[in-house]
Amino acid sequence: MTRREPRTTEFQERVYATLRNVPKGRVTTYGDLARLLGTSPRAVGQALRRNPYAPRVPCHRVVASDGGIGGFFGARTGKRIAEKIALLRREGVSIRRGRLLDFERVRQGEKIIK
DNA sequence: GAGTCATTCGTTG
DNA sequence: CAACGAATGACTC
Repeated sequence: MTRREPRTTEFQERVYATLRNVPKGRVTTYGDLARLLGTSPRAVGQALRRNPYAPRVPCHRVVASDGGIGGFFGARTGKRIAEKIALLRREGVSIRRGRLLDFERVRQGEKIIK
């Protein structure tokens, strides 16, 4: 209840814009986004974590640089990751044990921007 | 394979 | 204004 305004910062806007450039069935990593945005992967995660555009920003399309599902809300507290995996799987991404099998195959890289 | 350090953004006190 | 936390990444042992 302390939050009333999403306060979308320019930085976040950039992250969402980049993520928005990631087509369905494809994923990207925090590191790549960070590099594209010229910041650190942590900052990207922070921006995604806030995600004022919940379903509009496919945070589930963002995974760790090692091909892991990475974090995701409640990744360490709950097991909501299952939904993320289910979604990615539905897009054509194979996931096994919380890890992307075709990670390199669906990975976008650093040419998405814009 | 596991553990630790480094970097940046956001939020709250 | 200052301090802590966090969806990571990379290096080293």
